[in-house]
Amino acid sequence: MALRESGEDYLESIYVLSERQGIVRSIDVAEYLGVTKASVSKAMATLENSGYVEMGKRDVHLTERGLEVARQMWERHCFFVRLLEEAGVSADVASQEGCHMEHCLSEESFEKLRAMLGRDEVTDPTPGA
Amino acid sequence: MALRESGEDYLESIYVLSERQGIVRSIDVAEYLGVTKASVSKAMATLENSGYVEMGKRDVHLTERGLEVARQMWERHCFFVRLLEEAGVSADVASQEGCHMEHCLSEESFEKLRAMLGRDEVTDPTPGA
DNA sequence: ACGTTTTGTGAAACACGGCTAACTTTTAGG
DNA sequence: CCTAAAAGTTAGCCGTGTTTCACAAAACGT
Repeated sequence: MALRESGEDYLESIYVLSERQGIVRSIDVAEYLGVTKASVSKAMATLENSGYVEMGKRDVHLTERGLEVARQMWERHCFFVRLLEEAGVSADVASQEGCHMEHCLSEESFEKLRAMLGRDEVTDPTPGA
Repeated sequence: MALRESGEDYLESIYVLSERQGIVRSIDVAEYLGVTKASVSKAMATLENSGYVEMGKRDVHLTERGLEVARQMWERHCFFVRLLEEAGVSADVASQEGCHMEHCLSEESFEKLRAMLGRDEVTDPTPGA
């Protein structure tokens, strides 16, 4: 199955949390995304079926394939947030709205846009959201 | 009820088609958006309830309120398409992907982004998509 | 004016992604 | 240990937005 927007969000949050914490549990993802643990449970099941994550006894981690997507999403997130912030949008609004923009473009288009606009640095997920 | 992404798409397409054709029927919207006429029928019912469109015997047209949204969406559409095309994305991909980007930002953020990046001209809906 | 084709609508179903509630399993404190 | 809290799962529901299929209503050609 193709990855949907929400799936990409889950992968991205697992990536961010694993950079921050090392081990990521479902409950962490739920808190990070502001959804219930039941929703995470469902999502993880389908993401595991599609080969994007693996669920250990008490943790979730990205597969190679999932990591690739997650990093890409994070890259885009940073790009759009940075762009919006430079335009004068407040940090939290930029983060919120960037979250949606990051799903709109194909890999190819995104690279072209970034090449034109610059701003390539990726923020370290470790500190703030 | 608040307008969803799909509602905005319907309004925008009614706007574009009415600029091109004058009179817009459900079937035109269906073809333009690539959905079934049943979908349009349903969508029009809820958009009419919310005061965005009015349905005549054999046409649909935007209310004042609907027109405002539609124009705004079209403006954004043009902005993002233009941006992507300048970045080297092909016209049809740009149009496709711009269709999604146009729903991501608040009015405020969009204006800031446009102020920073320029490219304010709005394309006349009359010719191509 | 009639029948055919086009257009619009209604009902039922599905996918998706969320929720709550109830349950099970794990973890961890005393 | 053993129990209480935390974490995870399962089942069932809801809203949104599609679809298909059957049908109704208009429009149109001859």
